[in-house]
Amino acid sequence: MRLGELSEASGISAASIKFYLRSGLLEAGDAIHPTRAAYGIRHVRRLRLIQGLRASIGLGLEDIRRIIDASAGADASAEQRLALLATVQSVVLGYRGDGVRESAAVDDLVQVMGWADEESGARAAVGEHLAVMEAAGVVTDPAVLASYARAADAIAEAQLAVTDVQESIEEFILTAAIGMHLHNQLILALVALAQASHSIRRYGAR
Amino acid sequence: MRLGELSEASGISAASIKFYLRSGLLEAGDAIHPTRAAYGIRHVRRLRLIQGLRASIGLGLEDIRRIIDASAGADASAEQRLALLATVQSVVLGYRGDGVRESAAVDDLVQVMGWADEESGARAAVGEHLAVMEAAGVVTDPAVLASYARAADAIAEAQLAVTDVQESIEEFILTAAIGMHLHNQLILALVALAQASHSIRRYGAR
DNA sequence: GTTGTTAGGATAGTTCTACTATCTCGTGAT
DNA sequence: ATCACGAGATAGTAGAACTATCCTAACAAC
Repeated sequence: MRLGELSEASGISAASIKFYLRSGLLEAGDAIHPTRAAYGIRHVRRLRLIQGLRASIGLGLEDIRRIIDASAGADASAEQRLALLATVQSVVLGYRGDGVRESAAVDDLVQVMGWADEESGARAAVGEHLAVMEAAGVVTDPAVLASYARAADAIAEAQLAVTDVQESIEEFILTAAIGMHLHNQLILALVALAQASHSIRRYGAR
Repeated sequence: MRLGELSEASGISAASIKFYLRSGLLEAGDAIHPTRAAYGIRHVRRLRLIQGLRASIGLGLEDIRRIIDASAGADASAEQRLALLATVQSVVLGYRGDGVRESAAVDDLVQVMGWADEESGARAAVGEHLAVMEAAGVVTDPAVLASYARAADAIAEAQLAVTDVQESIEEFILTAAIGMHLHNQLILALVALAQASHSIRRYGAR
């Protein structure tokens, strides 16, 4: 496959493909000779991944690069894919893993939910987030937190189910990232709906 | 207060304030004479709102303008503020209110949750979102959906509690928008944590 | 009353992101 | 022989959100 054909196969303009090549998001094709290179199915898959992460989730190229870099050494094993999933999550959620903060609220939550009691980036993120919310004066009573946790548990389970499906690593990432994003958006829509209902309950018709 | 003082009071550069004035995000001060204008506390509040929506939530100026426009005619009454809250929500969640789709799943959900059975933008959004997820091949079984709904209900309740606090309309918007955003981020962080736990449970230490 | 620093208003320039277009050169196919 | 096409490099574009510059008027100090 030459660049023009790759462009047709992926639906991405040749100019953009060149741009991705320059940016290092797409590896160069096998150079047949100085002015000709051959591209394969992995290039098409990579382009679909880039395009999907951009169009469906709105990730920037820097974030996409982070995910691609993490996927570089991963094989099809469950452990590797889960590690990759963690990376995807941290990118989609925008964590940059700065400070680790202890939190009694998080400890309680982990206990109550029966989650594995282990130090992780996610745990630090939750603790940090609660601190930010407290600082911002946003109330989070334990009952609400528990409710969130149950929803989160359900989402996590749904995500892990997807993990078992055997696909190319690119399809795996895309499925996981889009699933994550859609679940998130769904929750937000439900909150809006719940809020509309509560408003009507409280104050009659809007 | 003159422009320079407004800049100092708000911590926003005079050049940016001028930009906001040109953009129509900030109303002009009272013109004392051709080359001098006076600004008041409402200008400071408006700037804080703009800055807060941008810095804390990452909203674009167009979105901020939508919220500000909606707040223009609102008084301090509960009904007005709830309507305003709905606008803030639609902007933060990125709804543009296109097509209304009927959905049996949403009807069931509303029934089960005991939510007010009324047509709303949010209800259409949920239905539409479920359709998108189905189209994308993302699984959403009823149990997961119910779990989300309970979490959403809790969030909605927490948000409404904030509604009762009497503040300036700008502070009200900022509190609501930031609260909304933080609750959302919190859920995402919890999902990450839950997923990490499930991974550990399933595959041992990472 | 003159001079000089500053406010206000308008216009143009900058930075960042993600491309897109152009230009050149070397081939390979006709 | 020629001619279009691929590869590489460089420059241009568009939108968003500022930022800098310029000009004029006027208040403030001397």
